[in-house]
Amino acid sequence: MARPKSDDKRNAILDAATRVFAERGLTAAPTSEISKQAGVAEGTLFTYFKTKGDLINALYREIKLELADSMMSGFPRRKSVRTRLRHVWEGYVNWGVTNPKQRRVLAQLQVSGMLSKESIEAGGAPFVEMQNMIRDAVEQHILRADLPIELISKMLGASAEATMDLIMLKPAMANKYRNGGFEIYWAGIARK
Amino acid sequence: MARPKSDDKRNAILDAATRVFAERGLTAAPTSEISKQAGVAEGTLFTYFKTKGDLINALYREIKLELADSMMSGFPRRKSVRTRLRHVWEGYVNWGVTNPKQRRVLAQLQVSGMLSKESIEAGGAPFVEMQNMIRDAVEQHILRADLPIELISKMLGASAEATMDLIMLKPAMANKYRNGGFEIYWAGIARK
DNA sequence: ACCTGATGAGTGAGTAATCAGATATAAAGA
DNA sequence: TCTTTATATCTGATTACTCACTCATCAGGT
Repeated sequence: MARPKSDDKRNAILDAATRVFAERGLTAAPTSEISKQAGVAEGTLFTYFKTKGDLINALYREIKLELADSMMSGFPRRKSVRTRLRHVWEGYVNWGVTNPKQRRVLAQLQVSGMLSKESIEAGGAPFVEMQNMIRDAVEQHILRADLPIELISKMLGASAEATMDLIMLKPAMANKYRNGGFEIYWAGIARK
Repeated sequence: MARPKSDDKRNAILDAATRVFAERGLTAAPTSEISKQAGVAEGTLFTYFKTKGDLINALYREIKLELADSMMSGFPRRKSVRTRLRHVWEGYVNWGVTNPKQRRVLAQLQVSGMLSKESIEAGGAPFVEMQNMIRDAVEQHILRADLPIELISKMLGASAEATMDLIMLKPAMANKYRNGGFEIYWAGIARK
């Protein structure tokens, strides 16, 4: 009955928020600017997101989902551990390089202290499959057994982030950084 | 002649800023709260720092200097490359674990987009010595020659940051994370 | 017809920065 | 050594402004 909410408008708001947050920072970005760029009235933003904090939390989940998609799409389930790890690692790096604004916003969100426990948990959920793969690899004696699984998993993200930073700085060296970045990671965790 | 500015007050303001920024975030932190916690009047803050932006930039340089000190103090100039790298790596991790507020603020500063070019350059200056050490190590055929120096240097920070995150999450595992974190890094960059 | 979404001027809370008067201190002069 | 003086700092109420959010009214889908 009556007028339904539109997914288009919701997405337009989230898109505009990504742009404005990336340019001006989370708290310095006025909701009025976001609604303007989204092409809706100021009040409309608040029918889709009760508060600015809600918008921020929703955006975090959205971006995390996209990232997980990039890492897991086309996942080579039956190939070697190295190939599988390289796949998700490359998925991460490629996502970051092609979506610098979203990456920037994600970085801001993660240190903002404005995310609810639920959002953080929801944002981590899509990555459990990855952690399971790593656990299997350790049990199959392919990865070093003296390393905690969470360290291996955390280092994957860390090495990918470092690689992205350098690629953004010197795009001409992208391939060298990509290969080198993954090589350091793999040599660090693989059984000799 | 006349009344001189006091280093004590300047430091009190920077200290208070660190606390308030860590708790409330860069832009959500009112200068009035900072001056209150520093024990000075609101106007006084602006005789030491012309604008809030200036305060932010000054704080960035200050924190970066402290960090560089922690990494370089007691640097074992004559020991092996591994030992020297381990020293700066541990210095970084120890600084972050014992100064979580400063680390948090530093992370916020780095993604804030509020730092001037000059501040960023000044903040990087104390770390050139480290980069030189790495360059020497590569030339001495101790580190893998196929890796760009900036990648090796960036990964040092990335692996240390990842390690710190895990230590903050599970302090009981600190030693395992510390050893494992550096091991991954070293195995990744050392010549076989 | 009915109900919910859409609109944007309006509201109140809060902010960075200012400024006029008060105060402390280094240096000159007695 | 003890004023005196010049000048910069200190103070906090004030200013001018921005922002998140509201609400009375209108528009559109069912």
